[in-house]
Order: sequence, then C-alpha cells, then structure tokens
Amino acid sequence: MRPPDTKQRLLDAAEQLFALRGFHATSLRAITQAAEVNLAAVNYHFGSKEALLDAVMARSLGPLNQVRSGRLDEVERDAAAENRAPDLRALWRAFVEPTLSMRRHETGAEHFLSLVGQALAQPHGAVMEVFMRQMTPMFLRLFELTCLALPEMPRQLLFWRMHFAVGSLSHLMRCNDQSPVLPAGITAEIDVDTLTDMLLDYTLAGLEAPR
Amino acid sequence: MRPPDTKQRLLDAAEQLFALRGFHATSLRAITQAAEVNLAAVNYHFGSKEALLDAVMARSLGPLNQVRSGRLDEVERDAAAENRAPDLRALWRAFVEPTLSMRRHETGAEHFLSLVGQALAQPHGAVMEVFMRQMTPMFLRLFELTCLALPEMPRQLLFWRMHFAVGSLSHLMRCNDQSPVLPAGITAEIDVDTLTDMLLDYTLAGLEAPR
DNA sequence: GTCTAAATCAAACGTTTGTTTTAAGCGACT
DNA sequence: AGTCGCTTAAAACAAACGTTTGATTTAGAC
Repeated sequence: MRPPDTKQRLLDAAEQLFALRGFHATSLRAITQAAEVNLAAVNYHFGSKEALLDAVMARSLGPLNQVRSGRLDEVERDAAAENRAPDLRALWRAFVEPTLSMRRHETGAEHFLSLVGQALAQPHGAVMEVFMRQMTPMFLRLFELTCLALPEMPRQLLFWRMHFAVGSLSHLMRCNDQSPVLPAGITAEIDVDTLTDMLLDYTLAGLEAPR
Repeated sequence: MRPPDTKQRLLDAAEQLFALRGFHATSLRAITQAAEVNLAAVNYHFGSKEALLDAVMARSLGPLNQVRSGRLDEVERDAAAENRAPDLRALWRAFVEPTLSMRRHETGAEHFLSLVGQALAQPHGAVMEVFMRQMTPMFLRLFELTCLALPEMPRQLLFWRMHFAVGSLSHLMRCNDQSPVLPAGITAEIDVDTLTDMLLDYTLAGLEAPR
C-alpha cells in the first residue's frame, strides 16, 4: 500500500493549486488528481472543500504566527529591560522576516505566501475569513506596538500607514515568483535577506515620514 | 418596453458582483438576476462571461488610464519646460489621485477598485490577464519617469520600491470600504484628499529612503 | 486465521455551471 | 400588410461541480 500520507499529499496539492488558480477556480478533481488520490479522499479526511482550505491555511499560518509572536515577545522584552519604547525596525523585522524567509526553509512556501496574498484580496469569502480568524490578533498587537514605538504619531495616521505597509508586504508575497511587468534591464531574482532589508527600509521610512 | 440599457445594467451588476464575490464565484445567473435581464443576454451582448469581465474592466480602466496618461504628460511637459527631472510627488500624484478620487465622482467606483485589487491578487487567471493588458504600458512609463526623478537611485532598487508602492495602493483600493481589522478608537472613515496625501507622504518617503 | 476499524476505491448522486437553441416580440421600413 | 433586423424570452444542452454511497482493501490486535 502507498504510504498513508494522503492527507499530506492533499494539503500540498491543494496549497499549490489554490495559490496558483484561486480557491473557486480549483476543483476537487484537479486537487485529487494532482495528489494522486481518490476523489472522495478530501471529504473523507477533511469533510469539505472549505475545510481543506482551512487546514491548508492553519498548517503554515499557525507555526508562522508562533514564530512572529515569539519575536514580538523578544522586542517587547528588550524594550522593557531598557525601559524604553520598542524599536521600530526590530518590530517590523519580527513581523516581516519570518514571512519572507519561509521560502528559504519551507518547501512549497511560495504557494502558501501567494495564497495569503489572495486571502487579502477578496473582501468577503472563505479564504479571507479563514485567514483573518488567525491573523487579527497579530495585526492588533503589531499596531499597538507600532504606536508605542512612535508615540508622537497620531494613532489614526499610524493605522493608515500600517495599512499601506501591510499592502506592500502582501503584494510582495503574491507577486514574488514572477512580477507581472518587468522593465528592460531588470531582473526579479533577488535573495531573501536583501529583499527583507529593502522592504524594511521602505516601510520604516514611510511609517516615520513627517506629515 | 424597458429601456434597452441591458448592456449597461449587465455591466453594473457584473462589476458589483465580481468585486464582491470574485469572478469565479459569481455565476451568470446571479448577474442576470441582479440586472433583471434574461440569462442569455450576457452571451448575446458580450459573447462570454470572460468577455463581460473584459468589458467591465475596459469601461472604467480606459478612461482612468486616459486621465493618468494626460497627467503624466503634464508632469513631463513641466519638467521639460524647466529643463529638470520630473517632480516625484507630482509624478505619483498623477498616478494615485485619479484612482482614489474615482469614488468621489463615479458611481460604483468602489466596486471597480475592489475588482482591480482582486485582479492583482491572482498570479494567473482571467482577471489578471485582462487587467494587465491595459496596465503594463502605464506601469512601465511610471517606472521610467520615477527613475528620471531619482537619478541617483539604482534602477533595481527603484523597481522593488515601486513594487512596494503599487502594493500599498492596490491594498488600499480593495480594503477601502471596510478594513478587516479595526483597532479600538480607530475609524476607517476618511475623506479622499486626506487619504491621498497620506498615501503620497508614505510612498514618497519610501521611494526616497536612504539605503 | 479472524475480526475490526481505518482508509481507499469506483460509481453515482443531485445541482449548478456557461453556453446554445428556438421561438416570440417589437419598431422601422417599403 | 408584410418583412426585415435587433432584442428578449424560455427552454434545453452537455459538462463540471461538490458530495455521498456502498463495496473493497489494508493494517494491526487478539
């Protein structure tokens, strides 16, 4: 008998296809065919197509948010130890770096990242809902810490700037593999660390910009 | 007889539903029912579901890009007249302002904007393709002008920073009506001009940030 | 070897999908 | 009146959808 990794194979295939073609545009038949398992396996192991999406999200987002949460703890601890406000760059690095460096460590990470990018795209819908259930606490915490790091900035302003920052990151996540438009003489190939630093430079400048 | 505005009614209904639920998640029956026209009207007037999407995109994107193009012409003309590089803020204002101010003048603009946000979300797929066919020249031109405005910046760096900037804008476009996460004491209500200025402040600071 | 529970399988379920077909309605012209 | 072109209407189409079923196979316990 083939190893009983049917659930794993389904998660991998679904992650890839959901990311590439979208949730609604991907049929269970395409998924089960790619995973080389029976059509009924999805409903047997997960219950429904939507539950499969839920599992795909949770599998990568859970550990990722645990890492992020731990690194935010560090930033808060360092600030408390020295009795000062949290360091803005450390804060956003804690949020951004685990995300972008996924592609270095995890296999299939680019698919997950692209899927998250999609989740943020649809105002309503299954993908968004599943994603937000896990993401909202993280966003709120990042917002409050950012306000602490920039105490002179109005909260309302920082809210919108954080909106912009999240936009940059999510756009980067989904367009990572291939940029839809490449000017002459530009290559999209870049290593993760450089990209992280570039995004941090950009984001911090925007967050701290004078008004 | 009801006025023969069937095409118009279809465009309006499709724009709204595509934006709200996504292209694949929206059926022709839902569209024609919302438009109060016959099911066959879509295929009669447009040829196919995808052609209807194409028409929805073109209807708003064509005029919008014409405005943007004209404003970029202005920026270029001013720069040439004074024999200097284009002004960076004027450049990006020319690109951003017509987009955000759509919601003030056009009805149903928020739906179109949300649809565009979705178009950028899916790496492959119909929406993206239709959108990119009309957008690529505009992006390339904006990139070249930005390079002219910041001649000391490496093109590769500016390419990525422009990527970040587009991400902020597209995220703003689709999350405009309702932010998925609202911290305590924050309201998402804001007037268009203030929002435009905030986005410009943020974006310019990022584009010009030291390395 | 026998039994049991978990996993897989092929097949079919009833719906819904985008599209096509056929017929009818309507205004404008000769 | 009659006929032509354009538009709508209802019905039907094959195909694909997510899901369910009941039988079959597998792995491990006794």
